[in-house]
Amino acid sequence: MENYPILFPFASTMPPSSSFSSPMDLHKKNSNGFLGLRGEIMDGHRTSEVKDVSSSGSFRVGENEAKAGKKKGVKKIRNPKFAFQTRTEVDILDDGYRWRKYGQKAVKNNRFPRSYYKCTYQGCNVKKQVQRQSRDEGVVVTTYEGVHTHPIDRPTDNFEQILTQMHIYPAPL
DNA sequence: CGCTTTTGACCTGCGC
DNA sequence: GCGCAGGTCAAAAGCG
Repeated sequence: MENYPILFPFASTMPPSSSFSSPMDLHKKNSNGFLGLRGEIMDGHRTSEVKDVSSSGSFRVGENEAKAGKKKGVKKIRNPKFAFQTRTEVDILDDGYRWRKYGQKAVKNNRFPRSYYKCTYQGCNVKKQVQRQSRDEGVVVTTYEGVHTHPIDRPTDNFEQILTQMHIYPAPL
């Protein structure tokens, strides 16, 4: 698999379409804008594109349905998921939340491994994974899964601006 | 001392 | 049914 359903070379002329009923709304409720993302512009983060990825085709914009079922009920559906590319030198984008790395996997077609992070806030099951493009090491793809239901750990400011510049897609997947 | 990172193993889903 | 790829967990180590 080399096709990244979340990546797009260029946003180009993407009709904004007022159908912004995507996970964006969920994030909005956070009054923080997106997921309340925030961060420090290290060396000039440039958001390229954003794409909403609500699981595989059939999904549900519900919440964490995937319980802590370990051996029995297999998680079927995921949480609202969306990803975006960021032009940065660093892999870690400080969005203001506290993440704990819980895994790292090497991905096919990618020289760089993918890192898995989980929000450490109690009760917050938001996950995110960061992956670097082997084609463009300057591009980092961050995928968020779930919605934060708690305030940010740090003050936000400019990251929100970046989010504003991002292009959200209605999730064609 | 507590928390985060690291790394390998294990599990599940999907494709062939 | 088997193999591959992706995703998660867990134990140990390192750092602040």
